[in-house]
Order: sequence, then C-alpha cells, then structure tokens
Amino acid sequence: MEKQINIKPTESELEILQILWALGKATVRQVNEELSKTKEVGYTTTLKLMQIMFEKQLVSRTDEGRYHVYEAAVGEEPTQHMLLDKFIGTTFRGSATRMVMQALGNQQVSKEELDEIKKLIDSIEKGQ
Amino acid sequence: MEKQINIKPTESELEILQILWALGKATVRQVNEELSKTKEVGYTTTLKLMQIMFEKQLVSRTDEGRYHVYEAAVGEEPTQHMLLDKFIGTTFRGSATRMVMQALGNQQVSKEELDEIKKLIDSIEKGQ
DNA sequence: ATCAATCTACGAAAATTTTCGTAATAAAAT
DNA sequence: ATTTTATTACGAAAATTTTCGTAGATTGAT
Repeated sequence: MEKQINIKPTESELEILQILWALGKATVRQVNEELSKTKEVGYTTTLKLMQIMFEKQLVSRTDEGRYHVYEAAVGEEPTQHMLLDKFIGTTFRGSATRMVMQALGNQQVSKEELDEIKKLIDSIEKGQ
Repeated sequence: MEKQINIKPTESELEILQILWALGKATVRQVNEELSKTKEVGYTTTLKLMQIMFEKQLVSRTDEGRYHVYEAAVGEEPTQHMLLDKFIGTTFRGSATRMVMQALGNQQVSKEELDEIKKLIDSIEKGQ
C-alpha cells in the first residue's frame, strides 16, 4: 500500500521522482547527472532536495557501502493520479471531460493512440 | 489576439483568473468575496495579487468611478492549453495519451461524456 | 602516511510566492 | 463639517521553494 499520497511534491521534487521512477534505484550523483541533461544544477542542490524528499517520505534510501541509494517511496501512478485530480480541479474547474477534450484537440495524438482511447472508453462503458 | 500566453500564473493567480473568467468583469472586492467562499483570505491580499497580475498583464482594468474594474487579459482556453502542455510534460513525460487514459480511468465520467469524447475522436480521425 | 577525490550533513542565502499592515485618498453618512 | 467607510498604493513580513558553500568523513591513489 502507498503511504503518504497526499503530499504534493514541488516541481523540482517531481523532476527527481520522474528520474527515480525511470531508473528504479539511483544515487544522488546519478540523479544529478540526469537532471544536468536538461538544466544547470549543482550536486549539492540535488543532494539537499533528495534529503528533503527523504524527510517527507517521498523517497526511501538504503546505505550501500558508504553512500546512499535512493528509491521512490511513492508510486508513479498514484502520484500522477493525485496531481491530475488537483490539476483538473484548479485548471478545469473539476471537469475531466473538458480537459480530455482539450488534450485530444490540441495535442498531437496519433490515430493508434486515439483508437486505444476509444477501446478504453468502450471497456469502461461495458463495465458500468 | 492573445498577448503573453507564456506567462505561467501561480496557483493563487490562477484562482483569481478562474473567477474573472466566470464573472467577466469584477472589482477586487467581488473577487475577494468569491475567494472567501473557499478559503480565508484578506482583502489586501487579493488586492495585492491583482495588482501584481496587472503588472504581469494577466489582467486589465479600467477606472470606473473611483475604483478599478478588472478583467482577465488572457483567455481561458489558451491559458488552459498552456498549463495542460506543461502539466503533461512534467507529470506524464509528455504523453497526452497516458494522461487521458488515467483521467478516464480514474475520474468519474458519465456515459454521456464518454460518448461525447468518442464523437470527438471520430471527428479528429476523419479530419486527419 | 599523505593527498586527492567523493559523499553526506548542515545551515543559510537567494528567489519566489503569499500575506497583510499602514497610509493616503475619496466618497458617503451623520 | 466631521466622521465613518471603502478603495488603492506601497512596502515589507512570512512562508515556501531552490540553490549552494562549507565542513567532516571515508575511500582510493600516490
């Protein structure tokens, strides 16, 4: 079971979570190297953020030799779900439909993906 | 035409924009009253925020008598679109499809809405 | 053994966002 | 006319988030 799924990570924390979700386990250095691909960021900055995330229980860590190996302590899906809910609430006044329609209309979504979504809708409709 | 659609409003600013989009025009007091329905917030706090938003050109205002009447200076749709793009980028690693599928799976979406979305998909597929 | 390199901890500075107190001004009420 | 009320402007405090410098500890190299 997920623990604290109510804690909303900040923007920077989310970036780090993304990396951890992708890598599974990672040291601060590894995370920092990933971050550096996108933007300028000092090692100690990343370290501090991950320490804060550890306090918030967003990540866990184990002592491996003399350094720490970090891991996300919150799941990707539950976190996305929570953020999505909040986002729909604040930006689309709670209407998931409005948001979906904008997303489909504005984003580049391939025919294959659209079909996939249609299938999903069908299965939901059958289910309820 | 929209002006600065790149300025990302903060959370609080977005709340105010929502109210202005709903009301059209409004004074600081009106906006503050709307905000107060949801949360505790002082009048001068709202005022200050709206002044900052005026500087950022997120809102415009006209002198009506001795007070200001405010209006959103950015459109609801373009703003939502911009925020949605950023959100998909940071939270769903750029995949609109993944986000839509989560939204449809997790949120409460009625059959009517699902049908509406299906219709939209069909029309997009015909278009391209 | 000494030096260099690497990692963590800690604290604080910097930047951003949010909140609010105070003063000035103008209108409205008494 | 004086007082009360409502509005804006301004600045700064408070809170949150981000960044980074420094110190201490441990490993590895010379």
